[in-house]
Amino acid sequence: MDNVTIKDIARALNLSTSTVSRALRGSYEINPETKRLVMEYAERLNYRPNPIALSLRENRSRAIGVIVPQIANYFFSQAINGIEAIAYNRGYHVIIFQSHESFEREVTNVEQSMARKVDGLLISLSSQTSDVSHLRNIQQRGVPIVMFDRISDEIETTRVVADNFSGAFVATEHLINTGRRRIAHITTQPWMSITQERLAGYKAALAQYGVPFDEELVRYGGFSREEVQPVVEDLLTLPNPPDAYFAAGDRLALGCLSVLRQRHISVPDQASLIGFTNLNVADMLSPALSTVVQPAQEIGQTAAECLIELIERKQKGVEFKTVKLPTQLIIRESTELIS
Amino acid sequence: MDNVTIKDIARALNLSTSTVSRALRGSYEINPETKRLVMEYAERLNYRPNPIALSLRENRSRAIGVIVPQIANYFFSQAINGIEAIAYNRGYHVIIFQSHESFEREVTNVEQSMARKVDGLLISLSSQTSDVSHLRNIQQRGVPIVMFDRISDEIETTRVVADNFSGAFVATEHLINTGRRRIAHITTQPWMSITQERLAGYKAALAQYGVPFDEELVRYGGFSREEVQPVVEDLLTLPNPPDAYFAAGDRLALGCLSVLRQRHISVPDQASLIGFTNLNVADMLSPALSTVVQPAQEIGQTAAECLIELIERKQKGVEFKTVKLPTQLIIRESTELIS
DNA sequence: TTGTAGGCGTTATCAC
DNA sequence: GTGATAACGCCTACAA
Repeated sequence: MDNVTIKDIARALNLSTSTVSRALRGSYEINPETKRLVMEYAERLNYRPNPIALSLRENRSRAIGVIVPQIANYFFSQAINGIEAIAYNRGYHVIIFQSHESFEREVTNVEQSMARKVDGLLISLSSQTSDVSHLRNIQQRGVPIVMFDRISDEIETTRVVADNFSGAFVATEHLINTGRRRIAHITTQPWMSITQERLAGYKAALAQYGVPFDEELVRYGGFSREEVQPVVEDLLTLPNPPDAYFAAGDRLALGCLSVLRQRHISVPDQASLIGFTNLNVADMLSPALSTVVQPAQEIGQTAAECLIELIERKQKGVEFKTVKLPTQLIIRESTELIS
Repeated sequence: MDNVTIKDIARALNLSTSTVSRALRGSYEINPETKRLVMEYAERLNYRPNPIALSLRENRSRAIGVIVPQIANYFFSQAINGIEAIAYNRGYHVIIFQSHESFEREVTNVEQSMARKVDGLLISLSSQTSDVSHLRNIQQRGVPIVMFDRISDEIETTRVVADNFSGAFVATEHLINTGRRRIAHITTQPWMSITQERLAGYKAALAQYGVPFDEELVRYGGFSREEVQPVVEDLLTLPNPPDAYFAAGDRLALGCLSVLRQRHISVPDQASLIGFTNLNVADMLSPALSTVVQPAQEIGQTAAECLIELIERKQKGVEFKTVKLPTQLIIRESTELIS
């Protein structure tokens, strides 16, 4: 019924498989009449070359591995959306792995993707990853890697990120310009690239406007709202508590907002709040939270483009680059989540 | 460096590839000493069987295709999360396709997944799909299909869904029990399975409690908040406007809430609102919106389990089933999104 | 212009 | 207990 092969066509048309193969690929050295015959027959039988046979022969899978901490996360699912769009246009398929924020799982994922013989790897590091020898390893074996969002500079690859520095700078600048001086920064694990870049932007803005940097206003931690609660509460007990909060993530921002409301601190009248959000705020919370929006989908697209570029030019010498995509600061006047 | 094959091992150990193959697979008819030798050497060289060669030989890809309307949607990304978990445990990888709510894209996706020779297909129909001949087609070619969430009964397969009827019934029942009588139902396209099941639950609850059904209170439409706005506004102009809203989706619920707030209609004091939400409410909006929560991840897991079951028992006769997973009604007292 | 043969990595079958 | 061979589907030197 299905599963037509070149052999079937050859047999039916009394040709050799090589002739059929060549005809199908439009080789010039073939009789136009034969070519037509083959093409028509193939069309009629709905012939599709077997990608697995091709993979075996060409020693490539036309698949790219994607390792993310979590699929069920708005930033990453949007990024994957972008990756999928590019990959399928270029004839690659996308194999998804989740590290679940665990270093061990990430290492396993890398191994699995190698076992699957992916042509290249897109990865956003787990929050527990600081050692990247598992990546260096496969890179040495000739597998191209592109890191996105959560990157490492301990390995030379193409990197695609949001412009975290500028995003943090602009957000902090806005807070300062609206009169805030005690700006808390609630952020992620200190060893993560995104943490460092955002902290740098935050510090740079403070410095530029002559606002003193206070170590106590910077808090590192996990993602969940539960973990944020005590942090914010502790900040509120400071002799000189914050008059603004800059949260390095959507869940951090929501957790922060939650505590402030519990304490009847009105936002943004008594304290400002800006989130560095992975959330599609326009869709979910747009009229509410002031945010620095990351171009999740574009990051995915760009990363996929870069990776495919690397895959297809593997021989011709590679130059790695770091792409920074702009973020967007959106300031909301309202304190309501839905206005 | 890498890409060790059976041949390499055979050559190094002065054995034939067949012996190595057998040793590796732990065949009984092999000299224990030889076996040990091979195993050790393979271990040392970090030998991994080439899955592509295996696929070619066994005529299976150990991949399952997953077609969803959108990855960047909380319900589907959670479902994929569940699918991934099961699939990788069972040694399958997951190839993702998006239909973008387009029938044509969906048909293309099905074709692509066939060309990729997936061993089975998991699909949630696009909102534009009513004809399912593309699925019947591949099913006849022996490819197992499991439909989840958005299903069709025009084709005989295993189906995995939330118990939409009960969810809608319980939600409507709650609204009635709290004194509501004019309960609007804002829902999705009328031909979709989820729409019909939820409508049925809604009607059943009305009937059971003797509340008259009013056709005018049921509104079908698109997903976006922009599309909801005019619908709710129109409902408000009715001579006898709703005192409760039951929205068949997270974005529908948020859009609805948004309009009500604009009109200064307090929720739930002046009007109740329950959403049939795909959103992980516990994570994002939990203290806020009353919802019927769908077990997205479980749906994905169950669907994947059923599919793999079908794949691996393909020969031994199949019996299709429909799995309904329970939903959970969560009632929030507060009108605030974040309390 | 077309056909033959060999190989990609693996395993099953049949010899020895 | 081990080895040679063929086959999965495709492509491409090389031959004719």
